[in-house]
Amino acid sequence: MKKSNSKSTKKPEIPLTSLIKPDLTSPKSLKSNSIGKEKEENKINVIYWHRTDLRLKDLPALNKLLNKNENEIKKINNFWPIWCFDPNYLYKHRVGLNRWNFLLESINNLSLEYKKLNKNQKLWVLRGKPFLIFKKLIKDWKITHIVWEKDSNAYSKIRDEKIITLAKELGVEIITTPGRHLYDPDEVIKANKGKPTMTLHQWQSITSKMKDIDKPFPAPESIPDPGPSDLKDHHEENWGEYEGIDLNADVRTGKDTCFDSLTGPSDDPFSVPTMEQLGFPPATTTIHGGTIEGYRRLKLFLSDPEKVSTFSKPHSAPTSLEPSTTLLSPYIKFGCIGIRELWWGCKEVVEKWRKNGGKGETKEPENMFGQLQFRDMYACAEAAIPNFERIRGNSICKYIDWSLQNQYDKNGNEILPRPKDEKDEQAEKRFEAWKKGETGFPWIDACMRQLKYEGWIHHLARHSVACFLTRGQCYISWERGMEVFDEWLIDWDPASNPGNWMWLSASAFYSQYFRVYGLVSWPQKTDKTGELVRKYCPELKDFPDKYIYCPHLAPLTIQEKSNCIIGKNYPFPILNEQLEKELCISKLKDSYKLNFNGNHLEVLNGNVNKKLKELHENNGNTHFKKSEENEKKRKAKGEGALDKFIKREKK
DNA sequence: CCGTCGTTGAACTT
DNA sequence: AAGTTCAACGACGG
Repeated sequence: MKKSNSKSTKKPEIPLTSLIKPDLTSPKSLKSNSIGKEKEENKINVIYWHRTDLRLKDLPALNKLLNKNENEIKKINNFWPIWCFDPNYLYKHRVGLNRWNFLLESINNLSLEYKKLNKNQKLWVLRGKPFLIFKKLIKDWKITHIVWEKDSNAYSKIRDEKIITLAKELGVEIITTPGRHLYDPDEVIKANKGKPTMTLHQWQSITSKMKDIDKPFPAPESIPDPGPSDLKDHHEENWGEYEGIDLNADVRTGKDTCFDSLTGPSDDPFSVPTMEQLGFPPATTTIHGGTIEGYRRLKLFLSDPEKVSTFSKPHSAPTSLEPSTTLLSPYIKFGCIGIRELWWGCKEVVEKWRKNGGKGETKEPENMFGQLQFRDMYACAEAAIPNFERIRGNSICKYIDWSLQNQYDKNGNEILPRPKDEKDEQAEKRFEAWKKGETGFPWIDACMRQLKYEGWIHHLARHSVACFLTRGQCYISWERGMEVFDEWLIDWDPASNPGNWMWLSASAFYSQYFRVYGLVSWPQKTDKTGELVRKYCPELKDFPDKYIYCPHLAPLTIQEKSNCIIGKNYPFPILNEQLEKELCISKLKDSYKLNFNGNHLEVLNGNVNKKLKELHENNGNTHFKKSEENEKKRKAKGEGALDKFIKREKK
């Protein structure tokens, strides 16, 4: 900190025109309205708050600041790019080791990128609640402008609104620009009369009337110096009151223990913490963060015109050891790469491919563009719908009487952490087995173990495990699965994750609940040898291909030969796939018939389960009997999964 | 009200 | 390998 202070006194005053190449697509600059006090007004102290954009290229918010400055103010006096570890956020989301690691690598990398442009610069890392931090920084660093990329996520909106109010009170200007998505979700919702976009087609028809997606914004060529950056640590300090709240009380009293200081270690203030400093063991993932790595992967993808042009998500293999997709999602999630660079990069490549007579070009929705549009569609749904990440109070989420749903007190407040459901011991057991990767279904177990180990699984593998947990077999609330993905996925996204869980559980977006992924037949479509299972469930690695997805059907002699006894070295399946599937479908049918969404009065009252139980009893008993009869018939005929596989093999 | 369509199923037929 | 049927929902456009 001392170093940068002494250097900042000899600050070269960089004209802003040299900071960035002119960009014709960017908004016109505002006119000056402060001619009288020009000299004073012309000097501005700026914080750029990085949240969803850990890169230096294609930053619309930075571009807006610099363009605006060109005419209005001329010079940035001091400039601090910051990152803020927000304990509220970290408590809300149980961020797992691999995502932590990816984040730390990404902010580290961004800090180095700043240093490359200005050796006095870095990413200034702070630890604490953003509102409190800004209250302090605005005063101590004499901040006049705060810049950030707009975030329409529910939590971010509340957090940012508080800071916008504070800034208004203190006369600080906030410059915020959308940039995280192809289109600003709030604008799309406005164009859709306040309603969420519930189908891709709907999203497309609305955005087709809006102006085209921005071209990528250029990177700055240089970065101004920071100012004197001394900040007293906040342990014992009283930060005063705001709205009657003692601002620093949580830290002083030790209630807020997420980070023990505002600026980090005293010998290296504002530094990026290491996993070790945070008390974490090393991450297990082989996927590494950073804008350099992100652009390397983007370039690699774009260098293969055939792959880009014929990309088809539904036909990519979830079973392969090497990812069959781009693996760009974590870099998009953390903003290590710009979404406009990916979009226009692909457009350019596909156009060239088409001109050169390339064959087999794919179209939306399964192609690359469709995938990015789906991401936007979920963001637009999330931004428009309160309680998007839960069932209760969610207006688009079909109510289904899942086991292990969120629990609420009499006032409708969620009880956290969720108490174990003693009455539903079977569901708790199924959930634990699913999470641990010990269901006895190798395909599910391999996916769940890969998810925990790598922080990433193929999109279709996510479908498979999500379908199994919810509408397929286990009949467990998607809220539970969503939480596990929140903890383990590196590329976790606040809109896509709940959105996809609702999709896969047929709670919203998708309704064909009778289409259930087979636990044996489905992975066999893309890999009969089970290489993913052999890697992540090594106890099964010696089984012949025939039994790799259904080892419990192997005769004991083969189990012995394969050095793995089912029920001893690997679990026997926790449930009967076909029977549970039929039960689930019949129950889903009842819920669809009732047709209550999460915001229905009977759901809020807690009366809905009684109603559904009645339906299950009236219709369900016959369904149940039917299912059991079917099961008996299957057994009599010997139509297990293995028999089907053998039949197919003979062909 | 009806017909069509919907990113990614499974089993069967040709 | 590609097409059909199964059983059947909701959004959307007419």
